[in-house]
Amino acid sequence: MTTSTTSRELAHPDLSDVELPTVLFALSDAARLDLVRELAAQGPLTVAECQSADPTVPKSTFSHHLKTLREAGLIRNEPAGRQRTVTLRKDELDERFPGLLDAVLAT
Amino acid sequence: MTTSTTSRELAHPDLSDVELPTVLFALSDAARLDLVRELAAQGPLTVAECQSADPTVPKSTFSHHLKTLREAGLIRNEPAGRQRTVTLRKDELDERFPGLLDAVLAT
DNA sequence: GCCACCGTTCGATCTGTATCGAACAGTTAG
DNA sequence: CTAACTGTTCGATACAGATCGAACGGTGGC
Repeated sequence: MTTSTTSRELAHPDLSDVELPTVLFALSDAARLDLVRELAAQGPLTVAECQSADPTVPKSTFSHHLKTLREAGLIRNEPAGRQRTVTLRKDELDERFPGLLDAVLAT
Repeated sequence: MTTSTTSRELAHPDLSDVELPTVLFALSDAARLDLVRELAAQGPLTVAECQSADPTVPKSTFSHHLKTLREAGLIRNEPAGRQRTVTLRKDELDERFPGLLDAVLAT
């Protein structure tokens, strides 16, 4: 049973290392912006739940968007059994970029 | 003297027609973001004055960035004699995207 | 152990954007 | 009118990102 499950942990940048243009670029895509809005409204979701918003987009495309958002420090993507949980890093973002997320979500 | 000087007026979108992703994309480039910051701090500038911030970048490249910002509704670019005046559309932006510009400039 | 399930990664293609030199157009000076 | 000046537009090249199918890898049910 090897407790070192080497679970599929993905890399999440420290927000102090994330530059503003990177964040803005990640949010400059309609699909990604919609996802961030949904996460802000619905709280943590599994990847499948996120994707159910627009079932027409292929999994690989969706996964690519998740990667972009994750590498920009916007979301956390963590293993949860057979699935994965996606979380908006709201508190950290508010500290690093005060008012930005609220302004984006308000529109 | 033909008062109809047909001066080189460029097209400026109405901000109600500008989508948030378009604005975020325009701001997601370091060179453009720097320019917006400078306009916010220094007020209206001529193109030459804007460009003096980084004289190494060719005029055509700089003009391309101006076009991107203009088409995203972020700046106004108007003829001023032999030169051109560049202005940040701050008030209009604040109305269309409340808090966004301030949050971006604050970082 | 085996198989179905969930999601990422890989590889290929396609589109879009950045970049820069050169050409062009309007404006003012002389 | 001509020449110098300011800045945009054009055209070519190069690179980055979007998209999707297929392959891969861990996990849980049976």
